[in-house]
Amino acid sequence: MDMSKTYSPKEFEQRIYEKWEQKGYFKAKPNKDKIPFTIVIPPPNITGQLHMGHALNNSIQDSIIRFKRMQGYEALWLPGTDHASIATEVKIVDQMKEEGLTKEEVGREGFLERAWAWKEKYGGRIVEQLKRLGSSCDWSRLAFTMDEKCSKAVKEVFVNLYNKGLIYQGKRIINWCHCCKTALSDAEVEFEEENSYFWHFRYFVKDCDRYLIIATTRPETLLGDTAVAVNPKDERYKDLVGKTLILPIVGREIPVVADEYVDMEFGTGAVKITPAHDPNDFEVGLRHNLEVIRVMDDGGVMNALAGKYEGMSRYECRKAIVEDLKASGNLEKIEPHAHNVGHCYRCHDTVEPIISKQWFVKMDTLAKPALSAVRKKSIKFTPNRFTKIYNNWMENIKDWCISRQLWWGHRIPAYYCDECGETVVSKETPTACPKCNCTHFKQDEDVLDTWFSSALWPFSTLGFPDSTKDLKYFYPTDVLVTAYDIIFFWVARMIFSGIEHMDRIPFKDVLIHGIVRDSQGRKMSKSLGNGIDPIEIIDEYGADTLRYCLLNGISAGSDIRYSPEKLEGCRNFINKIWNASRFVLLNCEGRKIKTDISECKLTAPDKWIISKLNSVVKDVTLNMEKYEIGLASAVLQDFVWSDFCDWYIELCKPTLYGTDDAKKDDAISVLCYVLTNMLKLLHPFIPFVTEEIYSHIPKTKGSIMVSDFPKFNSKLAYRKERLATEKIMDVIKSVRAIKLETGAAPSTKVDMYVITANKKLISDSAIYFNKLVNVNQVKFVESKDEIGEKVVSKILEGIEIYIPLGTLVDTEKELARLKGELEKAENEIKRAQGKLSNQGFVAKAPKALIDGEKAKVEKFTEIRNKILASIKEFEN
RNA sequence: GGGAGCAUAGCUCAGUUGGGAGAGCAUCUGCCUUACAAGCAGGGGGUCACAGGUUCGAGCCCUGUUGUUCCCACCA
Repeated sequence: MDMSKTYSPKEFEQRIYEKWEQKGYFKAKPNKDKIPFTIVIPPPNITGQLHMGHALNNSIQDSIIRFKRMQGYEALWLPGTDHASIATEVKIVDQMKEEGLTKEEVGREGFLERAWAWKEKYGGRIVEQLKRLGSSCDWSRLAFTMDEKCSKAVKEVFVNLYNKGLIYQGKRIINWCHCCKTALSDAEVEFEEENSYFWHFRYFVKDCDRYLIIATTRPETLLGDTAVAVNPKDERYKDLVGKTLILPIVGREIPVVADEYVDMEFGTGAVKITPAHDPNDFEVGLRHNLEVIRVMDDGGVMNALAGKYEGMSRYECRKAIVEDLKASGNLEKIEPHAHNVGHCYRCHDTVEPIISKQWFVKMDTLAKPALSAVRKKSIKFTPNRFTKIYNNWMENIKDWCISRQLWWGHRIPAYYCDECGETVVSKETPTACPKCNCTHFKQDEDVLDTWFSSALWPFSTLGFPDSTKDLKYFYPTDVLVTAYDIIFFWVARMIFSGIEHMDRIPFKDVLIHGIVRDSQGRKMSKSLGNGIDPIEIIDEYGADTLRYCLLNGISAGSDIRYSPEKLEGCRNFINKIWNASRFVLLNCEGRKIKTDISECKLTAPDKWIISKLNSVVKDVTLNMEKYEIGLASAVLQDFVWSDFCDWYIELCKPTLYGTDDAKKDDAISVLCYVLTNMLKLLHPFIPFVTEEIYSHIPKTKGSIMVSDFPKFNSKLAYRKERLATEKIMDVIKSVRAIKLETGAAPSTKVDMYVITANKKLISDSAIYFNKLVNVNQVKFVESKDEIGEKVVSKILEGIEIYIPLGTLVDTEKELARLKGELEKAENEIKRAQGKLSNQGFVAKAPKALIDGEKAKVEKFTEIRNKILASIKEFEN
């Protein structure tokens, strides 16, 4: 026994992880004798370091993969990192800013060099951090969304989709981030309510004094107006439809058009139409064949078409326009107005809808099978409510803008002929133009949305487009574990991509978890400064404590709160396991330990704990298979702490501290058996400490992480012994209660008089009463009269306990106590009789339930009568 | 505008085929009992948000109300 006296994870966590890695336990390879179980990691961004969200996400995945590995699956957890195109680029630009450099100054190549250097530096950091957490990933397969494998897959997919007509280039309204100078997909825009103004302007009718009042939240777009729209049913404006207006300041003539899109109730019912700067206006423009005038450049600066405002920022221009309109008398009024404004999800700058030529994925044909896969339950969301969220998104999906005006990412495999400008989409640089035979091409400058490559993750990492052994064996993967915030970005796109390119769903289950909040329920964020660094927690408390803290009691889809108190509670639990194990191991010394407990002579408590353990095996297994990790760990914790530590170990002590060597050998053998199995059950949650303890248990071989997960055995019910042991426990509790209630010290030695028909049960257990609650002697009597002393009593079903406590017995107090007990018993009888006198209940309730109620009446009637007798006696 | 979640002990939360309300923390009482005071033995504390309904029986199912959090849409 060389376990240290206190639980100090620092002493073994790193050593154990290294051993696991060295032994190759994390590695998985196609094995036809085993069933595969695959998880692909949600690749963390190379920009980041481990935060609580990662810690939760990966603790869950690790607990599942370890469980499956022990169950005998060929378990692959495939790790990797994401290049995170825009997020990384933003960071690198910031970094360069500190050096006084811009992207343009370093140039594309110089920039990419920096980006790769960043990847080398920080991509590795997060991997190391995942290892600290205990993640049992197959690191030999570590992937990166921009490595050769993934790049090959990206090109393959792009070309295929293009050839099928599912990728196209077009001039559309997209979301433009002026700060990042790139297009964004709809999913990448976050809306937030902002207090702003509703500016009301007058647009005069040509050659006339009449004017229309329009209301806008973006005055600067006035410069790009090419119409004013009203609702065709709007009586106020009916006569103006078809008339011409003079656009203020600019002086351009624009028509009044009628369009259903206009809401008569909102604003003034007249809408300025700026097709180049608003998605709805763009649609209106198409319907009415309006000119598209874009007045802003890519950096949010007004362009030449903005006339005298050229060179102003959009906000300067806004101010100037309002001033000018005011000066010319065209400003009707300014109203405060709160409205939602889109922001870039990476730099949080205001996003503008703007017309731009971009690449798009056509979504309708891809969405259909992705919807039906979920509808047919080939893919199941846990919890199920996320199905609806997914469906809703997929049903209303618009084409996906995939081109980004960035440098860090997969460059779009489209080439333009130098001569004729023909577009050629191909995996390699084309050799000759199909139209003019020219041999010079320029590749498209843009890169792909970072989510384009992550969408392929479940198969690109396994070898796609090649038909590799890995791909055949491990695909489709089994469960995808992720937080709800990337269902649209990632999960949905993997689903349609997997179906389209692999012709098979990418995973069967999607396990959604929540986010980790602080103790006040707030989101952890940099700006609030309330983030907790998981690595610091691991340093102080160990990875097991952190993992357990994140896993215990969680339920799918729900957020969890992190609090230091909770963490301490978890540390205490692991400490408890540590100490209980030390107890067992200390008592192993010099003993003959039988690994096959069927060779042992089992006591009733032995059978009780074995049967309890067996039930726990069932519960843990069932819950883990349903991904109910929080329930599985809660069941286990209750077993470990209450059943094993508080009861079973205590019940073993009399034997272990006794003199019968054979009994001691058997007792310690059962303890080792239960401990070993318990550790195996705990291993998926707290891998380090279970491995460490396991290595100290005599006769265990190898590593717990590759041992067999315990299996439920229906033969181990031991119903009789289970009930008997619980009876013994009830007696022990009764004696404790008597001492506490009478104020007798727990150490007071007492005699215990018992009236019971089951003398054997009590006499066989005398040693437990003696050692656990200081009962000197158990004396059987037939009637209370035989005792002849003042006693305190507890009446159990079939057992009456009387304890003489001499002067400690306070008549008044005892009487009050007895009356309290009497009331309880009577209430029970009343309740049961009430049910039984209910016609409906007797007629319709299941028989077992009715019998149960009848038994209750009998039991409590007996108890009541005994208590009544005691009361009577005291009153005399 | 549409949708979803949550509302259970002082706090944080469990509680699915509907059959007598649970845990941890906190609190109070008693214990340094030879694994563990990061502990042990006990106690108190809940009209399960509110109002109806279904049922012999509802924390659980249905309807509505209130409060709260979130997601989607983006009415200029």
